Amino acid sequence: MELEEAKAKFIQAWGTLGSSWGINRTMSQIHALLIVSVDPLTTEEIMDQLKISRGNANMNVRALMDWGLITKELVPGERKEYFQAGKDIWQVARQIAKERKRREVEPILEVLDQVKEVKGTGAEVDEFNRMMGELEDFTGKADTTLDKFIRSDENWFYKTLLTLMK
Amino acid sequence: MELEEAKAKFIQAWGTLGSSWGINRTMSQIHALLIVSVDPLTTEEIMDQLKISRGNANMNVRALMDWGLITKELVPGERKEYFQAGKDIWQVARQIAKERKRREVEPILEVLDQVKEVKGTGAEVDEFNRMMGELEDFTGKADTTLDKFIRSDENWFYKTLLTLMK
DNA sequence: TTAAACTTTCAAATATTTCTGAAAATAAAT
DNA sequence: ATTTATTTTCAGAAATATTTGAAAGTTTAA
Repeated sequence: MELEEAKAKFIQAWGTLGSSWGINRTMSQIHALLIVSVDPLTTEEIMDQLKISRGNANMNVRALMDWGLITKELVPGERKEYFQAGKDIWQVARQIAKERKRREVEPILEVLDQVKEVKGTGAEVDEFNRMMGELEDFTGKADTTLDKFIRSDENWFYKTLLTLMK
Repeated sequence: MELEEAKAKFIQAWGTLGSSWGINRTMSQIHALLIVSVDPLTTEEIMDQLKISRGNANMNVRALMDWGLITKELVPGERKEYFQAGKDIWQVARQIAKERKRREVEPILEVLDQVKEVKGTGAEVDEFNRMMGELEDFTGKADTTLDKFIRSDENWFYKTLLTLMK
């Protein structure tokens, strides 16, 4: 397979994966494009390569910066802004875990906390409280594990995986 | 908080969580509704409680059955179908992990396999191959870990978490 | 200054996803 | 066989999400 074909295939697949995880397609594609680019790219180059408008490129590049997945590189003597993706895949995974935890796990923990201990008696109430308790327990454990992963270095995680897989 | 208010809050929160993970809101809400219902519900009851149409209810109940998250219960002497959610939260998590692995992790592994070993030389090609290699390594590890989790019993996972959290 | 290069914004257009409701299909009872 | 109960389907409607592109904003250079 030729390089250009392989790149296109990867960008396309990454975009699809992103959208099935609630991340918009273009954002994932820009990320993929920057991951496979040796040098940083300008907004113009991103627009050209992905055939998208300036507004779209700008908006998604900013979203990627918010997620901490790409950085703005200032090339001396150049006015244009260049963008570069973090290339360490473990760091990328940790960064994504961090953002999703903050945006999604934490809100559900808050709700579970709020609905805990419903007034009244009866099977319905008992069942509800038991279920919410289990869910909070589970979600809390997931949260703690994510924290550990987010703080970990690659080596720690690798060792842990070896343990898990033994 | 009253039971009905708490249920509504949970159903709403679960729906929102679902949609940020690429699962449609109604599907998540039906799942939540069945999780907090002591007894199985009919399509009619689901429609009433969530204020949704028959078509919508039917389609999402089937999707939940495809995911293995709810089952059809046949009540003797009744013609209507009743639906019930699995109440063991670890089992629910394992089932979701299983489906998402099949639908999302496996396709990306296939693509990574396809784009591996691009022809040609130069920094671009080397960088691309290195990056795809890292990604495949990472994704493969995630895949293996998911497998382990899917096959695990609650007790195994609980013990592992304790180890991770020590 | 003024002009040129570049970035950001946002209202409207487009695309995608989800939902409705009535009709068709199926299954059970009479 | 006919009626009644229930489920499924699916075309069109509605709701959401994404994208465009042109205008406004900003920064740097001359």
